[in-house]
Amino acid sequence: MTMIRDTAQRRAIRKVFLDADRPLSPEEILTGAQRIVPNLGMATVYRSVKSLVEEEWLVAVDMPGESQRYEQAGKAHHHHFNCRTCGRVYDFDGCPTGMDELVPPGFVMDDHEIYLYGTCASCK
Amino acid sequence: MTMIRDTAQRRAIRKVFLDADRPLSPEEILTGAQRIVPNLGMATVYRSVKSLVEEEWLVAVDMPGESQRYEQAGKAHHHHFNCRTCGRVYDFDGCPTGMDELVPPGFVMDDHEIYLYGTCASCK
DNA sequence: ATATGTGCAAACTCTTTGCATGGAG
DNA sequence: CTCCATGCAAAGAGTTTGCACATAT
Repeated sequence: MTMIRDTAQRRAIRKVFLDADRPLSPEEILTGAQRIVPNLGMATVYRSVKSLVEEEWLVAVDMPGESQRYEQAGKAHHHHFNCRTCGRVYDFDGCPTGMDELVPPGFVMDDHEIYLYGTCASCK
Repeated sequence: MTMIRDTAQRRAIRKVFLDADRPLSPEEILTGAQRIVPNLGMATVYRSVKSLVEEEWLVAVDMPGESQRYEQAGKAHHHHFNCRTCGRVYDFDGCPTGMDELVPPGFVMDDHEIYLYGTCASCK
């Protein structure tokens, strides 16, 4: 059985997520974790993220037109707000209504994604 | 002024879009256009798509977690349905309601994107 | 002591660009 | 007969993998 070791690099990466509490890009993870473990490399970010996803501590967040982000697993169903000014992505709860009526005839919908765009509170 | 030439390659690429009437990936464009101009290369697809976007004959469609697609410009506001079985993307008209209430306090929304997932009529 | 994790560099994939040739005007 | 467009191959950007060394257990 695979034993997962508790290393300084992984502690740093987990801390970055705990502090941010929003979906982070690989670049944001690297920058944040390097403030704790300076010579951490991008390969370690990708490998640690991969194992944290397998452990179900993180989940991947697909954003339109940008690279994949990751956030802590176990949150209630939610969607994402993208700030055009700072590029950060935030969670928000709730869904709009009336999506069933939008599905083309003969199609079957089993899921949806909502992305809102604009300006976040700290950039306003 | 830049003169745009009417070549067999660009005619083929435009025909692929006219026949499909849905957002196409670079790979789908290449495969479709090669049925008309067999030794067409991917570089030409990217360059032609770029100029068709500049001419405003195409617009880019950003999909979560996959590469950029393109569709004909000038359509009314709409969103996209992604078939999990065949991977094709289709347009649908209309929007859900109640999105304003979802915006976090202090944030300002200026746009939205909706993606529906499921099975299309031809895969059902 | 042993096997997993890390850093570096090379490999890969997708997209873009340089250059010589081809073809539209 | 001019230039723009094309095909090929090389160059970039982002992500993944191989390998030798470091380190958690």
